[in-house]
Amino acid sequence: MKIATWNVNSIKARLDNITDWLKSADPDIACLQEIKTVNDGFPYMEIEALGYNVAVHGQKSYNGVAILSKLPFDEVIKDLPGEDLLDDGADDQARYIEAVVSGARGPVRVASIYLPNGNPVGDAPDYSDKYQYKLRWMDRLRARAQSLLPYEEPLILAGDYNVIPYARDVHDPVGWQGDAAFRPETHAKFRALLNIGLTEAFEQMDGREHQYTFWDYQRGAWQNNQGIRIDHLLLSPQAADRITDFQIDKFVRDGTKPSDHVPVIGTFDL
DNA sequence: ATGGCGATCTGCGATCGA
Repeated sequence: MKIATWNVNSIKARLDNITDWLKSADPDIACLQEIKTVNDGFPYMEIEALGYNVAVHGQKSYNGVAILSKLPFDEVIKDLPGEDLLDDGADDQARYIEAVVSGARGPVRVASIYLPNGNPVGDAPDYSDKYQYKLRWMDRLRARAQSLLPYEEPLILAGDYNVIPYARDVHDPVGWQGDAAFRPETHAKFRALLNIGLTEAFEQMDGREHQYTFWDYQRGAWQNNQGIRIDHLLLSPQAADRITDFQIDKFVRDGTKPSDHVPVIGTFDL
């Protein structure tokens, strides 16, 4: 079972890139982030025509996440518990959607995650509202993951974490050290998430330096390979024990009108 | 030091991303 994550930076602007990639990569499940549309604006017809069921948690202009799956959804859950609930009970930022499908050996749980960027950071010790929101969101994600681990299911938390785990995951560690994606507080929250018992698929399967998943549109970042690795697959033990392959589809960044992120794919014996 | 690129909105430039 191929399970992918990709921050597409608008599903409407990227529809041709996405359908081309789905046809060639042929993932069973694709977690998308930054679809930048309300649910009604999602191109259901074009995606369903490729054989996918679609679960969408959209939002106007910003954010928005989705899960595409060739297997039918047994369950779909939107938003993390914790805060920012509106009157209708929904989060005011659409950044999390989780689904369960039935694999050959039983249930497989997958989440599509768009973790807040958090910049600008502001000044210590209070920091900006945006950075505090990021750190709180990481706490909420950890709490959700911790509540799921007792199910002992294959669990894949896939998404744009806006976290650069290590210095080897960024072209210019010194230049990025104050960034919300690379600060000590961010690293501490990311470690806390891993330390409940999750494995980062890249670290288990690859671990090389400079394997980036994002290159800025500006300053020739792609041409100069000035990237960062911020898109991750975090795995429960039951998923980590079943992963057989891991790849970053870097070639997608060379296409016409590309997203600034590229797809990350794990293959699982599930 | 410096947001230089790209998407969205109902705009006639602003805001946001990372």
